[in-house]
Amino acid sequence: MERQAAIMETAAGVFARKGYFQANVAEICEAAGISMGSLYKYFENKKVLFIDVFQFFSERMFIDLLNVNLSEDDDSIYDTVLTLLQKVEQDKNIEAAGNFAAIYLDIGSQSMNEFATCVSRRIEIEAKKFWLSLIKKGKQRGEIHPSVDDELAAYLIDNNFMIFVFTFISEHYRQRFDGYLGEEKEELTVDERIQKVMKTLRFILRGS
Amino acid sequence: MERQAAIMETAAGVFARKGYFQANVAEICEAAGISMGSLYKYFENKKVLFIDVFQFFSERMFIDLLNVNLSEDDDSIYDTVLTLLQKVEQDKNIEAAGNFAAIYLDIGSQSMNEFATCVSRRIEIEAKKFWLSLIKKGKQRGEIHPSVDDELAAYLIDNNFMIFVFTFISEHYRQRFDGYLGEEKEELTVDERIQKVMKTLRFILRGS
Amino acid sequence: MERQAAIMETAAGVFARKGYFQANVAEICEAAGISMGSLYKYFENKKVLFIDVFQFFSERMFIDLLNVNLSEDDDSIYDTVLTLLQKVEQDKNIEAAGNFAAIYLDIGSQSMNEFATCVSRRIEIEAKKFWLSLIKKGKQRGEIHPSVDDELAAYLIDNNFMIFVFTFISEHYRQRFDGYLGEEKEELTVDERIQKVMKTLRFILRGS
Amino acid sequence: MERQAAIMETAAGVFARKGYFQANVAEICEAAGISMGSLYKYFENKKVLFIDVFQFFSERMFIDLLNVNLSEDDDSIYDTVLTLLQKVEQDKNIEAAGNFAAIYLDIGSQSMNEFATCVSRRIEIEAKKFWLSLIKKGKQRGEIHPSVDDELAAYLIDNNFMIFVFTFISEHYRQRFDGYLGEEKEELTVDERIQKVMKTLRFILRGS
DNA sequence: AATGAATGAGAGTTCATTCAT
DNA sequence: AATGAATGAACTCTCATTCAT
Repeated sequence: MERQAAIMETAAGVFARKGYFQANVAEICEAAGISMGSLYKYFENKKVLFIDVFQFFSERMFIDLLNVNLSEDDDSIYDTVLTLLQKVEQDKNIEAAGNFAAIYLDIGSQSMNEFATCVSRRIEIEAKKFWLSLIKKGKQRGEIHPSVDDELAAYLIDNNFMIFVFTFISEHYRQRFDGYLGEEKEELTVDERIQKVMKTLRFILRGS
Repeated sequence: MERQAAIMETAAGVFARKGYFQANVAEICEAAGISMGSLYKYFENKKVLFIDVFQFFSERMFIDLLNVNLSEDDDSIYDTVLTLLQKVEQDKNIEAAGNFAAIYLDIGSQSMNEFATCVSRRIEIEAKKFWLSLIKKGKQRGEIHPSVDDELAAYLIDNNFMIFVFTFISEHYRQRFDGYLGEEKEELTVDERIQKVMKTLRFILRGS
Repeated sequence: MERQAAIMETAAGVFARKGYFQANVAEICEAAGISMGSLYKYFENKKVLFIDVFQFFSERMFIDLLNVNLSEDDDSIYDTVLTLLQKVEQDKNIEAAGNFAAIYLDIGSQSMNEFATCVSRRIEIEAKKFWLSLIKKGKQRGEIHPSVDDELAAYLIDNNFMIFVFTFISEHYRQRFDGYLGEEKEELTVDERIQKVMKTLRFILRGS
Repeated sequence: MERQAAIMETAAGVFARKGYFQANVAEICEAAGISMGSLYKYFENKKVLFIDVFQFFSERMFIDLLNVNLSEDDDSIYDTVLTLLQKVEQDKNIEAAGNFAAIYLDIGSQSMNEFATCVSRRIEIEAKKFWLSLIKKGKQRGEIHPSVDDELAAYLIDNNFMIFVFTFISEHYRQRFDGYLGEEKEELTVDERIQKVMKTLRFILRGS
């Protein structure tokens, strides 16, 4: 079991760096310090390995989200989001998180459609739940305007959060973000990007 | 010249359906009704073909945007956006547009980072210009609240527009969209999605 | 290890027969009774295979030279050379030797210049050492005129020896040899050619 | 007719630089400023082109040799050879000569055996005649020891001359020459190599 | 006569998967 | 259980030759 997890950890790194089709089974095996035969003992084939990796990290990301939620109960919801944004960069889980984000991004492309159906949407469901509970809290505290539709807000927060995450992974998303919000600067710093995301969310949610 | 364009048209379809790495030069040639040797007369290699396809369609999409802008000067900006959203589905250029969108989506993944730098950002620059002019018009007409930051608004419109486009292409984006905004329904119709996007934009841009 | 050597042995034959550029990886694999994939497990690419083959046979040829040197210590140096010349034809290693000679010849052409720098010159250094030791012995025994410059003699012996070797491989060198030394005959026998080489060396080394 | 010659001139350069198998018909056409169709009007195929090029230059080289012979009648034969050696470097025909030498060298490899039979040996016959006439003159003048066998001498002169020529073309021959005769130097200059060849010939021919 | 776009077989190389050890 | 050498089809790209214009 432990070995299976270790392989998935390693595989996640390779899938994240190279993408599913460019990732190379031999490379995963070498990085994981196992033989090809072994890999195929644990995972039926490359596709199954990929799906398992995705599910495995979905689980972990979900746990991370809950931890933030519970432990920082006294903060304003904007502080919670800020903490999450900063975590994306600073957290010691950054590698796992970054890998997962890259894989998550990859799944979005059309060539990965066949995976979309295999992969459980639990991550999305939990994320939605998380944002909704945050919005509820925000409304109770008067940090979000009462007229704001909860689901729409959750959707917009998630969009902005994920696009921020993607700037760490994808040159394309980085250029697009800075192009729209960079105010003529060549390239924003991570802190500047975080400020932009916060400003965007405050604007959307009519925070005080 | 004409043949080069025809090849790019065909190649766009294959790249869109399969993604860059899964797309297969032989298949492109067969679909285009040419020999392998011919393809390499027109395009140095697969990578160059891909970049050329992207540039070629960037140009076309940009022209389409301008046409909408000019011809529908009397509409409210929300009607203009609605028209654009409907165009995404109904336009007789739907195949080309869909292909381009799929390719654009693909470029976002980390494994395509090397392309991000090769590919001109003209499409993004023009899109931004277009949204900004729309926002200006909207503000003049009182359709957008004056406190709304122009660039931020442009960014949010573009995000929502692109994500809508991606629902046509990517199972992942479709599920995510419906999951957030689908109100417990299994799957939204395209018209319902359009309504959701319009509602989102109105919410964002009206201000309080 | 053993398989690697077997592949090199086979590859040497193909390279020798066809030359580097005409030699075909698939053919080498078939001749060696392995799959294409296997070949690339052992050798990075065609070029590396070629260089490895060259180095491998350089080593062997060098060992052969030393064996002759040591085991035939009592002969006149002319007998030693004669033995070597006869060995070129009769030795049971003739195939390997012939292959190596053909490859060595191929390396001389301009289109192979990029290999000249990759390939270790050990074979030449050792050959030179060998001829020099032979010349020293010859001088001690009075078989070579004392006025003869050692390095020049080594160079001339090597030239004549190699050109003789090339007559087995190259139609061009055969015609050229017989054209110059064949005394109007259509074609010399191998023995006649050996006599010619020996006569040449005796002429060169005796001095006046 | 003139165009045919111009094509051959250009083709010679390409064949010389790349070798027969690496030379590329399209490149030859481009360099010659003609279309592929034209080339195949003048020459049946690549092989025929190569053979024609070889024959054409054989002719020219032969004429060059005769010119030297006739025009420098008063010199010692060693001066004649020295002039020839210097010509190899200095002559304004150097490009043509260099190209021919490279092609001549290429024909020596086993992979070109099929050409050896197609190609007329006239160049060799004429070269032999030339060297023999030079030797005859040398003997008459007492510049060559009377005991020297004419044909053997011609053969040795030709060998040494050709190997000198090859040092201009082939990295392999250059390294081999310098390795034997370079006296520990890293690399000889052309003049030093010429001195070495002259010393070698004087030694062989017992010149005064 | 001259063109050069088109051909298509064949080149070198890769890699997910298997299976004898 | 674990190995990793072996597979071979599939990949991208090349190029001598042809032929409609």
